[in-house]
Amino acid sequence: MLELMAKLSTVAKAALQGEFGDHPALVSDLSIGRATKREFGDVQISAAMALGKKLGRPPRDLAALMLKSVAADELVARAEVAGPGFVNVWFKDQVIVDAATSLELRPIGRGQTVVIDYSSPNVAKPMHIGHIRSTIIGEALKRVLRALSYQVIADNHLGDWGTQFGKLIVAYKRWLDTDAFAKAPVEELLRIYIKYTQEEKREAGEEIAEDEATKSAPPILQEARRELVKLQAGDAKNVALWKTFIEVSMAEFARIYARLDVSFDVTLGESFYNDRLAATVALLQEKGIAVESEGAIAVFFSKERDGEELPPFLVRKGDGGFNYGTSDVAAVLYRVEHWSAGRILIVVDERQQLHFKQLFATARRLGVTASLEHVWFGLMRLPEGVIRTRDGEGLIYLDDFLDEAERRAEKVATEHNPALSETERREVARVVGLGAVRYNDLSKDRRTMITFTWDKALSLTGNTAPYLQYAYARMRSILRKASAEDYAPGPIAREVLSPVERDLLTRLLWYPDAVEQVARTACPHILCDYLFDLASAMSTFYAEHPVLKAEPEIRSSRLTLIDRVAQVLSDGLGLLGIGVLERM
RNA sequence: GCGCCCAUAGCUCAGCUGGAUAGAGCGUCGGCCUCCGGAGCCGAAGGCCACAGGUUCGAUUCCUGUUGGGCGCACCA
Repeated sequence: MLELMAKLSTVAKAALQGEFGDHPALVSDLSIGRATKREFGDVQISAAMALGKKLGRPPRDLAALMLKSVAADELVARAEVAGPGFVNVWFKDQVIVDAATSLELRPIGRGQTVVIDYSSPNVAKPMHIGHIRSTIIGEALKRVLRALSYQVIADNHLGDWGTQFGKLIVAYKRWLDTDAFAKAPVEELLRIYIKYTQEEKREAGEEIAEDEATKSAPPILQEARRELVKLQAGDAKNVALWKTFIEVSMAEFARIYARLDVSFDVTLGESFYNDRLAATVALLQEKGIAVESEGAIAVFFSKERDGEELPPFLVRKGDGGFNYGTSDVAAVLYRVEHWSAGRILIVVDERQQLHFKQLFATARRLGVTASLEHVWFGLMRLPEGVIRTRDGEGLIYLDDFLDEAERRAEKVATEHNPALSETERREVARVVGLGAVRYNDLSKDRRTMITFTWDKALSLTGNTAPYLQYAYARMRSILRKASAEDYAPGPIAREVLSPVERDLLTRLLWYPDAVEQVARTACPHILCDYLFDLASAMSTFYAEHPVLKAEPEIRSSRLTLIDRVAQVLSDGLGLLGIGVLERM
């Protein structure tokens, strides 16, 4: 459809240029898009209204001018001027049929490298439902961009460095239960981390009670800072502990990623950039971008230079230590230099918008020209409030969540299809449960805040992944039966195309547009919407149109139609990381 | 105090770079299994698109303000 629209746009523009010559108003492309309603054709040109004033002619006159050329084009069956100046266009059936038969994604990303930074969990903390959005959105973007021939580097930017490790080392030395650690290491680390947090809070409370004025850091925090300094100085024992924390966490992450069918090309956590931090700060100072302030080193921004006023961005602390701003600058530079990334997507929740504005402004001053995008998403919260790992409140572990998703899917599968074998049922539970979880996150605009409830997150009816998977399974079922009867699919016969079938074919043609929109906007919900519409049209179709019992010519045509729709559905779901099933 | 984000049906959400009569799902009510899978299909009810201005041929969409909510604002990440 994109190619068809481009041709039409050229024809319509030529018609206007024939009348107005190279008028400045005609430099950019004409506004053309999908018809807002089916009775308005396949596509509509809405350029006349905008051009009316600039060209000094009533929009309907301009539309009439375009209509002449457009209607005469070989692709077009019919066209009309409508409303204030729309040109509604219907393509010839054969044009639609041909386009649907040769449908494929365009390799618009060829030769361009995109780095996607996503998931990025903190080491030594278990993955809970709050971590799932970045992981699932990032993975979908990776697949979509790859499908469009972009060279994609999926980078898991682990939180494996920083002050939390000082605290964790203190907690480890004081409270670790070695048996529990041997059995479930990450859970045990969380337990002692929570204990640490409580202890720090308690000591801070005492401090306030004694003397508000000379309040200083609680002793345990001072101890944690000492341990951190030792770790950063390369103290053998603390480094060994730190490595252990990473090791046990990585094993856990690997298991969950396998379960989620998520994979990365590289896992370069914050610690990877450690030995570049000093040089990065030095570079910033050298170029006069960062300056000393109150003992620390920071970047200052102004409206004139950076487009907007921002608070200062700290790249070195007063005690000489570095913070995550520093490693983020180093990461941007590394990605640009090492991979020649032209675009960097960082999938992190909305709370860090200010941080990334500062980071990107700093990178721009360093001469980075790559497109830097903070792909932010709305916070996931519980009805009771925000999820806080530190206090261990309201934590729902990802494993438990996925288990429950599978349990519910299995229950439904058993009710609806008792004929499934044990292994099939388990596979159905896995694919449907995981699909429901993914689709629930991806189908909303990523910027929408999600308040987690089990029933909403794991719904299996209506606009959900199981609905799409079900439509697919139904189509496969028909195709299997056809094959068993030796009914071969044939060319789509435009002579016998019903309006519903033509509509279905036309919807098929918008698939590449939906995928490219996701790539442009980093908003996967656009693809979800598209696929739901497609499946919905398909469901309507097979409820009303017999396939196997139709006349042979119609039957073979419909078999091909079903096959094409099933293919797009399965491909599209695959881009979202959602699987399909032959039976469910 | 400053800044970012959000406000659309009872609930959860779409609404494509401004376009014609604002759409889905859930829930509610009513139909559809002698017919390819009822996780489905068809239909009904349900809206001052938070409020007030502005921009223009046209605003749910863009701008300003107000109200209500979420979040952030140098030595945590």
